[in-house]
Amino acid sequence: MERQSTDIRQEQIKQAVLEIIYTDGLKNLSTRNLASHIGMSEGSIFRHFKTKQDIILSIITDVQTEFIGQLRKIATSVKEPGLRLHEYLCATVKYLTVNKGITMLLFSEASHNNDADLKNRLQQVFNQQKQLVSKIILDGIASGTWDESVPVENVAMLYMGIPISLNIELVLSGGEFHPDNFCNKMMQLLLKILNK
Amino acid sequence: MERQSTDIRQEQIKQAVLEIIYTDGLKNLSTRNLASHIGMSEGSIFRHFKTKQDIILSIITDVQTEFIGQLRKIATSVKEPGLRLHEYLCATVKYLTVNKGITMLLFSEASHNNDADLKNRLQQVFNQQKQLVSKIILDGIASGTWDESVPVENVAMLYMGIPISLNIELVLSGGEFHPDNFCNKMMQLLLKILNK
DNA sequence: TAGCTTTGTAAGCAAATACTTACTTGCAAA
DNA sequence: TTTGCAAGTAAGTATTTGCTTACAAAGCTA
Repeated sequence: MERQSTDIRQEQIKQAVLEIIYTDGLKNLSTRNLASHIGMSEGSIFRHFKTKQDIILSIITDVQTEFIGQLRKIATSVKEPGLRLHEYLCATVKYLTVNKGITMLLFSEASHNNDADLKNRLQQVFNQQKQLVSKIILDGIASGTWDESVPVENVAMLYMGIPISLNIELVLSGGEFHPDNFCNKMMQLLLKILNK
Repeated sequence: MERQSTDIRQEQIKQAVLEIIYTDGLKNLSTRNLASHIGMSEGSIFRHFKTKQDIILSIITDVQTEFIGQLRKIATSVKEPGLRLHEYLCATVKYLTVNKGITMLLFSEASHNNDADLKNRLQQVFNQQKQLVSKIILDGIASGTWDESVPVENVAMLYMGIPISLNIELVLSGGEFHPDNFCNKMMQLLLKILNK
């Protein structure tokens, strides 16, 4: 195989990891299978990543910077809370439908080897999302549009269930799905809770 | 080790599987580790279960008969829908907090080896729960207490997110939690959506 | 008690695993 | 052109995996 920089190879490897997880399952994510999937030798993988675990951690870091970063932008924008929540929800749904393998990777790996480091990272991803939702809701209450007696923490938890159960349906049924429609319908339900 | 009937041994083995998954993670669920955890020889395990996979499938069958069976009873009772939904939600929350390892096992295993049989079984468990919730909601609409313009399918999906995100929080934070309080708060939110 | 089935086990199997080693090749700076 | 490092690889390593085999003993039935 022709030479490439470590940067490029790392991207290829991470991409292949997600593909394998989604198509073949985590069990088939061996360094052997990973190498042959890319078309390089197994030794080469360890040239660009110290351990297999490091690949996973690097992917999670990507999720935190790219996905959570995008959500943060939306949550902290100056638009009115209703619009922000809608954008936030749709962005999440879209991300999960495009990157189907990621949630599966996160939860499976975390519960798989009971690794403290991984668990912490996953907890971060989960809590960051929840806190950003809470921020939008609190802004909506402060601006007087939403019901101030609503239990913000619980609504945030209820919200978190949406992307997760969506993801499970995607993994299980592995199929056709219309993000926009789904996102709008869910938004209506949330508004029913939030409105005065 | 003293002789025991296959029935007793099967129960012991399944129990040990759940313990190991929760404390050590799925990665450490080897037949070797499983045997030593119980205190029997590895060969003995294969005396009582044909394969390791069969143990998992047997556990899922238990979930379907015990847990789903209990939910079905609640959903099809003659009590008024509001009471049924509350009971249903609390029963789910309680089951998940008591059997912390089970959801983890289901999703991890399903996404882990991408096994069609397992995936189907898991999909069944998921859909059965959803359908029973839908039934309660439809009953409430039919009896005139709840808003008939509410999208039942979407509310059911929103509902399903509750136990799942609860479970994730339990696994991640691994800790203290008050089921009753949580269940009541969530019920209030659901009612806000369902009421006219 | 004799015969047959069930349960138990130690030892071993082939296959798969993550990772290493020893060596080759490409490329860029001096 | 030479020198040195980065990238590539085939062929290993030791360990772990799910499962089998061959045999011993326990218990039920006649």
